[in-house]
Formats: sequence, C-alpha cells, structure tokens
Amino acid sequence: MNVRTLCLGILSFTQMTGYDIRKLAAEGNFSHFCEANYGSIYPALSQLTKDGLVVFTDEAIDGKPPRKIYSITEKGRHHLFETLNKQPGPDRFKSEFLFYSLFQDKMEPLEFRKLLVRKIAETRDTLTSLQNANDCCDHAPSHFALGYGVAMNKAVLDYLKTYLTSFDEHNQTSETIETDKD
Amino acid sequence: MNVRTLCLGILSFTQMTGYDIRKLAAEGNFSHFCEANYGSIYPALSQLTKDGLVVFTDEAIDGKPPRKIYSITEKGRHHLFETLNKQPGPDRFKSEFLFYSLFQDKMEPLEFRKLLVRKIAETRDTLTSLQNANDCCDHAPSHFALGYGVAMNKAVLDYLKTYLTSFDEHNQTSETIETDKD
DNA sequence: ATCAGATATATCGATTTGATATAATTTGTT
DNA sequence: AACAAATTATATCAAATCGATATATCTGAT
Repeated sequence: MNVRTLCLGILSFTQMTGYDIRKLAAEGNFSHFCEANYGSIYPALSQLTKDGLVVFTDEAIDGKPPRKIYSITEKGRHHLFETLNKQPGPDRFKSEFLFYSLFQDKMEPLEFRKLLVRKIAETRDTLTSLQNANDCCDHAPSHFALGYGVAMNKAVLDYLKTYLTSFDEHNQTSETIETDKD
Repeated sequence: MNVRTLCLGILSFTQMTGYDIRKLAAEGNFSHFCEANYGSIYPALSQLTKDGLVVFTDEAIDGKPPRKIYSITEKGRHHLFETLNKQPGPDRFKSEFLFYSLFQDKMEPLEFRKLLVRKIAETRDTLTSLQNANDCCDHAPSHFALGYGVAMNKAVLDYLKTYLTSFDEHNQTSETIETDKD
C-alpha cells in the first residue's frame, strides 16, 4: 500500500493538513502499523489533488501562514474503496534490535543486557500508550487495530522479561557480579 | 540499519553469494525481522567491496556461470562491531491488513470476514514455519530471534481467533446466514 | 520580552523497492 | 533421452520512500 492510499484513507475519516497526516501516521493512533514522512506525504497529496481524489482549502486568512486543509472527494472515496477491494499485502516487521541480538554471544554480557533492558522499557512504554489510546478512542474499528498492537506488545514484553531472567541466571549479571562461576 | 550493515552481519556468520543473502533476508530464518531485495543487496556488496569490508572469489571454473562468493574481511568485522556498539533504531511494523481493518464497518461483513480468515491462516503458517525453524536451528542467538517471532505470532493468532468468534456472534456470518437478526 | 517548542509547507539527495532482463543449471516429467 | 519448468545467480532501472533540512509563524512559559 502506497502513501497515496494511506493519505486517502486517513482523509476519509476527517479533513486535515499534511502535517496532521504525518503526525497520525508517525506518532498517533495509526503509528503502530504504518509510517510516512513529509517527503512522501506532500508529493502524495499533490498527486491526489491533481487526480481530483482530494481537494484543499487554502486557508490564508489575515496574513496567517498558509494552511492547506485537505478533504477527500466523492471520486476519492470511490477510488479508496476500489483499492480496499483488492487483498492486502503481507505485514512487514523490521527489527534492528533482533538483528543486533544475533551477535549477543560476541558482545559483553552487560552490553547485551543493556539492550534488553532498554528494549523492555520501550516495549512497556509502547504498550502503555496503546492501552491508553484504546481506552480513550471511540472509533470502533480502531479498537481492533489498537488491540492487535496491545496483544503483540504484551507478548513481546513477556518474552523479553522471561529472557532477561534466564539471561541473568546464566550470566550472574543482574546487578552485582557474583563469584562462583566458571 | 542499512542494507550494507545487513550484508556485513550475515557474511560475518559464513561466506555466501548475493543471491543467498537475499534468500536468507527475504525467505529464510532472518526474514521475520528484516528484508532486502536484489536491487539494494548487489549495490551494497559493490560498495562494501570498494571499501574493503568484504572480498569475493570469482568462481568461474570450467565455463560455469560466474558466482561471486563474498567473505567478510578483518576490516569488515571491525566495522560491523563498531556499528553494533551504537544503539539500535526502533522496530518497525507495517500492516496493510490493519489499515484495511479500519474500514471494516464500511465493508460487507462477509468481505471483512474473508480478510480475517485469510489473515488467521497466514499467521498460522508463519507461526508453524518459525517453530520448525526454531526446532532445527542450532545457532543459539537465532533461537532468541526466532522465539521472539513465535511469541509475537502466537499472540496475534490468539487475538485474531478470539475476534473472529465474537465477530461471528455479532454478525451471524459463521458459515450459513441465520434468520433472527434485525 | 524573549526563547523554546509546536505548527505547517516544502524540497532534495540517498536509499530502497519492485519489477524485469539474462542465462546457465538442476529437477521433474513423459 | 528429450523436453519443460523451476532454481540458481548476477545485474539494472524507474518509481517510491526515507531522513534530513530549510523556512516561517504561532504559542506558551519564564
């Protein structure tokens, strides 16, 4: 799915600026399953405008800075639902952390432990913010997507915590280094 | 993490061709947390060669087709571990399926149900192949990464199956359409 | 009053994707 | 044995996307 379709989908919920779209996709309630940068969003909006799938009102009132509020058109809505009739592509997961973990036996135990601990904290934060979003959000379909994220992160958090425990048992690295090993 | 580092990391385990690297990254034991195409791998290998981080033996024996077997150099190994000393970037998850799910109330119930069922089957397949890989694999650090994938997919599978059940309860769409609704 | 941070649009080089071309080898089928 | 199909293997290219940066205004805090 390309950024054009992403923009179109987001605009089908409510009108907004390119800035808002990026925020939603990179930091907001959609950010756990999609992503897009200014560098792809603004060109996508230009293209969509050219194709008549969205329109914008150039709000340049009272010398205020220009602010393009984009709305989806009927044609755009139609185009979107045609796209949604095709079957979705596969999910993609990329983890630099897991790549790093492949070299854990080449690192100092305490070095890898740091990575683990940081990852646990990150996952906990992500989980909390997804749960909060899920509690606040009143858009039913979003609940499903947020719940998916919650389930995934919960499982990851459990896995990491269990691994940290066994890691410490095998390495005596929990906090103070012990004596009776090797 | 760029494709150059990915190639370098893979080559630190064993020498192989660009073709093999792509296979590992797109279909093999690494594919659940990374990805790369020929279009980025071959240029990356060229660059790495130019920088002296890898070398290749051009195996053109007996008129056989050329086959470049790449190996990491000492310089490359050093470079890799310098990179691994920096902290890893965040995980990225992209799901076209979850994006589609945001419009489930705009679809025919049976249409969305199809998506759900297909996703469940896919997840089950992924889970099985990750579990198999984990059983066969003898490289300890890979176990951690594979186990992570197993945990994630197991949680997702549970979530989807539970959702399907409740979806059917609310829609009477399980197989035959019932009568006493609305 | 000023200064940091948020809002907002936009562009650009570098990177990556996804598709395709080419060709030899291996495997499977009849 | 002959043939077709799949796999192995390198390589390139346009299009899409990333990531960083430039610019300018507005808002809230001290």
